[in-house]
Amino acid sequence: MLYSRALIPTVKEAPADASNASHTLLVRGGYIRKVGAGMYDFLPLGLRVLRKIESIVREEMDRAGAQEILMPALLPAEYFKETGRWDVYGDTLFRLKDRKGGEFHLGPTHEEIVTDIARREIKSWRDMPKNLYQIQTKFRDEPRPRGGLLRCREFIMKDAYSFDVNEDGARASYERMRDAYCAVFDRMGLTYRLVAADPGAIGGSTSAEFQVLADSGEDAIVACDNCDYAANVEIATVKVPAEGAGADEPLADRAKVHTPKVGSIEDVSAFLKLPKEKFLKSLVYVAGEQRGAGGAEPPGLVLAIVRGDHDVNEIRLARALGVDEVFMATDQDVEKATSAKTGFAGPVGFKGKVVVDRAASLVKNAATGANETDHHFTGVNRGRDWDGEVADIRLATNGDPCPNCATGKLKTYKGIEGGHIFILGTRYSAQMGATYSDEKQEKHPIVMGCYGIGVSRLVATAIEQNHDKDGIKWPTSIAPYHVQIVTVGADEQVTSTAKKLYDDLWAQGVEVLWDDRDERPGVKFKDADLLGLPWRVTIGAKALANGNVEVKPRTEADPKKAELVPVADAARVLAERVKSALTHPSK
RNA sequence: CUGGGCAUAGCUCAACCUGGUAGAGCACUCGCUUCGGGCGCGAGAGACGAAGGUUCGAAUCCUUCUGCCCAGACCA
Repeated sequence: MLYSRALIPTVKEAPADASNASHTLLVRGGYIRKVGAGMYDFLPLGLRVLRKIESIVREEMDRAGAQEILMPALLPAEYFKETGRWDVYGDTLFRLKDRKGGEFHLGPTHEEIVTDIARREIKSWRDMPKNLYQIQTKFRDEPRPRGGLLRCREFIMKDAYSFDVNEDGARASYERMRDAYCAVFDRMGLTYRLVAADPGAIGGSTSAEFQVLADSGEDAIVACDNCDYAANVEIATVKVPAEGAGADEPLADRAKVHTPKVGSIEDVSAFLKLPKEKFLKSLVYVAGEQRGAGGAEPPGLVLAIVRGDHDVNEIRLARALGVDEVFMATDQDVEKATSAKTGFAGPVGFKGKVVVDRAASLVKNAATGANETDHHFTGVNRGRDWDGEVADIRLATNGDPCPNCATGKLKTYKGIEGGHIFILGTRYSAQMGATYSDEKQEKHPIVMGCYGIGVSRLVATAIEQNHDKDGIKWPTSIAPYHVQIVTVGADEQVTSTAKKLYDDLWAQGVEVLWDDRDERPGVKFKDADLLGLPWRVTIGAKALANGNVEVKPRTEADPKKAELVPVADAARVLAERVKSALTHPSK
């Protein structure tokens, strides 16, 4: 492609609404443009990246024995009504009516629709296993779209669905998809962790997320530094401590301390000169469904206690309480429940349910809020001064012992969810009557699995992991082009050398963008760094005088450092490097 | 949806508080000049989100609407 003929509208300034690297660089590099909140144009370069990712996904899905289909994005309401998700999905569903008043929606995911295919077309145990996938535009009216392509209302997803006769078969399908996903993420050159996850609203028994590691990620995960244990902190298990440190410490007397205007654990810890582990962090939660004003009963307030250096795992807290969800109480509720300003809650004398984490339950002579503004207690002991239901309700954190192996410690990472795989079981098939006949003509619901990859999200994710201050550093496998030729000046020899290299490279299957614009060299170099193609070839009179061109990988940080390659070898050398990078993606 | 904020040229911003008819940089057009890291000079074209109100007069004050951003619940 000739740059002068291409639409690559690069801009110098970061867009005002961009808050992360991938968003900024995609817009600055002319890859995407915003159309509305969570809706983007893919300009030519952006589409090329998207297509590259799609074909990697397609190849690995096909290799794993899945077959591609395409279901409509516009769907009649009846299917979601059949499983109840018409109501459950709430405002996230884009709903619309046709001219006759019939109810429709845009597909956020396609379990119901594919299950409908299955119940019509899969009748016998002989018909399975099957795996169907599609790469399609999905619509979700996200509460808050953000991060450019990271969270959109319209996005491209690969969703696959497996159909098996029993749990064992479903597990085999699940594992085949897991391996295919690993291949996809490996080929994209991404650093990721496969982590145990919460199946959440999709449902099912087993699920795992492919978390691409990135500091800008919104998901917290923990991984063992010794074994392969890794999990989203939401569900990470915590090794139960046998006893708290200083168990033989004599019980101190409880004392009330005046702690003016120091509400946070950090502040009080510094004020009282006590380590954070000696604190009982006390948080007021509202248990259960609270939304929808005018509920018959006031929501129940619960005090959750964790050690001062720990955080509450809200999913575990909800499970311990036997409710679907918990919410942080509002400041007003906290003040009502504790008769103190926020920051001074504590279990001593708290009127209401108290749930205490196992680690916190072992702290002796603890410090905690006194339920009185500007006051804390010290020397607080469970059993003597207060009590509560003991449960595992804290988040796993950096340095915790691994729950899976003897010696490992957990490390925390931030990640972006790039893929999620589930064993669904019979949740959809049973509800929708997708059954098959076994050898004895007995009917059973089909056992399903579902598997998603956020294709358009991965475009942004790859950048989050591969960029510097000057621009993108594409992994070769998903770069819009492999090589950018930058011609400096336009004398006849420069141009003819570039033309020949350009043709030779394309002839060898190397995708080339030739910056043939009548621009100053500085402009071209800046744009090349911004666009982030893996190799740059500079052709200018200087090196050409000695029969050379300059080759520089985008990963080389030093702008002046380039390798001199004889003109005659350039095409071959570059073709070899591109092929090698495609076969062995580096991380 | 809850809580904050924003909306002025293609982009990034100023003028608004204290009403008097809009200014810069980048980008764009033309000319000159220059050519190895977003050169330099000159000339030009180009904008107050929408509706209503107050006023002699509104980008500026008020109301409503729309859109967008940030923090939260959600998720590929």
